[in-house]
Amino acid sequence: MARPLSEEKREALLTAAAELVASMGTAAPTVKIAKAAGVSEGTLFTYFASKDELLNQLFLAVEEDLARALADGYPNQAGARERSWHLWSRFIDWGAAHPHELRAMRQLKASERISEASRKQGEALFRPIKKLQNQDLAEHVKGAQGQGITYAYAVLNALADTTLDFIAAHPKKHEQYKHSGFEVFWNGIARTP
Amino acid sequence: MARPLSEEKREALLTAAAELVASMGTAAPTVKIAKAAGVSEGTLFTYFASKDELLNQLFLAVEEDLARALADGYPNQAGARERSWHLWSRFIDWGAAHPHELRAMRQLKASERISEASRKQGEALFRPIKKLQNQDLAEHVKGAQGQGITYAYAVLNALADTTLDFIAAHPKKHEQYKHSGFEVFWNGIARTP
Amino acid sequence: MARPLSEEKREALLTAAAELVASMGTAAPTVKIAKAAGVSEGTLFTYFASKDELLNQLFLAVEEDLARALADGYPNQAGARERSWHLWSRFIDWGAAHPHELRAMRQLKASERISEASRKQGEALFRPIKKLQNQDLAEHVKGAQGQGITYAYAVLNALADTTLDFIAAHPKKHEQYKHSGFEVFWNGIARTP
Amino acid sequence: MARPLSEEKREALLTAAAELVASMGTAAPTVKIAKAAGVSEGTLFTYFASKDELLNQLFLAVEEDLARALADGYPNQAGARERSWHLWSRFIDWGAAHPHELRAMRQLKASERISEASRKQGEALFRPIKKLQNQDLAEHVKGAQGQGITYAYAVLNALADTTLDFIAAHPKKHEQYKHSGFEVFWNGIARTP
DNA sequence: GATGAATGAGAATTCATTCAT
DNA sequence: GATGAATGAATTCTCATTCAT
Repeated sequence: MARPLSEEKREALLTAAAELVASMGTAAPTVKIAKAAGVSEGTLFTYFASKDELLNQLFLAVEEDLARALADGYPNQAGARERSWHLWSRFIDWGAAHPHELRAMRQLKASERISEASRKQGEALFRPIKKLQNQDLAEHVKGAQGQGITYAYAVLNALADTTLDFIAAHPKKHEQYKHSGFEVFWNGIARTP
Repeated sequence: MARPLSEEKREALLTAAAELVASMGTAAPTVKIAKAAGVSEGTLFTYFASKDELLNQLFLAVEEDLARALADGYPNQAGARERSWHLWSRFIDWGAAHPHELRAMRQLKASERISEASRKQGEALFRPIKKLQNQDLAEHVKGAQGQGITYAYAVLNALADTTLDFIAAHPKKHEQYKHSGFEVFWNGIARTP
Repeated sequence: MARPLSEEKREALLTAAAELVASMGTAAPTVKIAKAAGVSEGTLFTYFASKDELLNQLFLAVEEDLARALADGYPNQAGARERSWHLWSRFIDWGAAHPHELRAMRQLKASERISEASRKQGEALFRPIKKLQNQDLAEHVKGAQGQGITYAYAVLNALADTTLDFIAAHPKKHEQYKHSGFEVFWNGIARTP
Repeated sequence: MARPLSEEKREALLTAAAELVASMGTAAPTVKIAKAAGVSEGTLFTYFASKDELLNQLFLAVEEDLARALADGYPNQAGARERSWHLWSRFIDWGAAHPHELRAMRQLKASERISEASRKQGEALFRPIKKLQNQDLAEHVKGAQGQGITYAYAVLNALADTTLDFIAAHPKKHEQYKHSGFEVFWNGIARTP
């Protein structure tokens, strides 16, 4: 058997892609990505059949990583607030620790190059988490029936993004912003203001 | 000057650019933009020296339009909540009425092609509005000192974006989402939950 | 109105393509074709949307030229032999005068890149000529019923190709080979040998 | 030499190459050929130093096979017509039985990738056959002196190709076309029509 | 010897920008 | 000023060939 496909190289390519897509968007050229990963352009195409496949795999890899980070250590026994705090806290910490992945994910979500199938797969990754939160927020959130929970979840995402932007600008205030952000979320969506 | 540049064509180009950037991102080709505006490819470059200039001008034009929409009819005499509601309401209505501009703006904000200078100019457009809100929120918002107000402002933006996504998906619930979104904002940033 | 598309350049491109396809087959690179035509590679694509379109148009242009050469001066009043001689003679003279077009046509016919539609169009160009020959050969050719005529026509083509190869190798014997070839054809397909 | 090169693999590669060159021309990629032969890409290059060598060897192998088919069972004692019929008949049967080889051979002949040396070698393979036919046709063919015989031989080839195309289209008429074709040849080249 | 991953030189095509008309 | 043809650099992807395993 010849040289096996190296998981290391695959990851290097995904990491390089995250970095470049974060800054240049999906227009980041494959040569640059390959060079940044320390391989030749041709090699990129032995790991990913096309640029679109690379982008879609990157999208899924990042979403998977985030989903894992959120789920990890989830305090099942705790109360709703504490559990929501867990999700929020993990999201913020993950985003601060993976700025390229975060920004790449945003770019990819907004891009036409991510297929419907990938989006569906991505959503599926977060379904368990959403389910947990569903229970958490059932009594806390306004209009928990109908779109309420989904909206609350979108709000959490939007607030996390905003909060992460502030943390990126002032890394020293990481904890402070993390707490403020959560307060906004928790109070904002509360049934009784 | 034999024939002056036609303001009409300039606007047609910006409108076409908004539409195409909204759907294709900054990769939208200049030919398509020109054709969509009903002019020839070359003409685009007599109105804008380069594609980057077009994008930057589009960015500023849209921000200006939004800033004007927010400021228009601002109820100076009213109380803090009512004035905040005004801003929120205008933002939501503007976004729902100008979906292309809204999405183009998001794409442009996330793109490397908008220069630092343009971003600064864009911010300047919103400075008066921020100042007004500054007063409004001074007593309402948590941590009004320090970054508090700026953060609140960013939160408003993020929530508005999220709310607009939901309105885009369910246009009939426009008013309902508009109100829910504001509640989240107002309660979220309140000093005392 | 800007510079109009130049028929001259279009023809230069087709001529260059004929030359290069003759020697390299359809693998002839577009850069080479463009350079040989004295234009830049980009220009090739303003005249032909794709390489395939260029090849198909070349195919049709050559077939059209040949069809015209065959039809031109056809002696309607003459007898079958004389009329057949006319077609043969024209074919040989055309092929000897347009060696690149001849060889390009052969390459293209054998290539997958010529669409079914182009082949149909090509055949249509020769339909009038075939019809004339149909009458000519009706009494002369063996098995004039059934596939007979079509086969005779294919034989004429094959013999012409062979004859042209010999003429290419010995241009001075042009007339001699032309006459021998026709004899082979005429005697070969004769009803009574 | 630990393991000798396997003749089996070499043949599998040539067979696969014939098939793919028949359908795709010389642009057929080496990976596809290797896979079709059931070996890995690298292996192809231990059997053939380069793609060009593979193509040239394929050309020679096919010509050799055809030459052998023509020579086999040649009726030395028979008359000129019968002996010519033998060659013709063998050619047609071989071509109908080996369509890939036939079409690959045509593609290769028209390609620049077959070296002058290979073409010479190919011709040499047919020299004995040509010599036999030389005698056969000496009195039958027109202009047997000079290029006459060579031309007659080329005519035989051209007619065989044409006939094989018709047989490919109507396999049931194999015998019928085979006979018609020979008539054309024999009568066509006859000294006295 | 066999395998198939790695390489990088092309290949076709797109596109911002220039410039003849 | 308006037009759109002309340009060539940049882009994605393919493929013959090499070489580590």
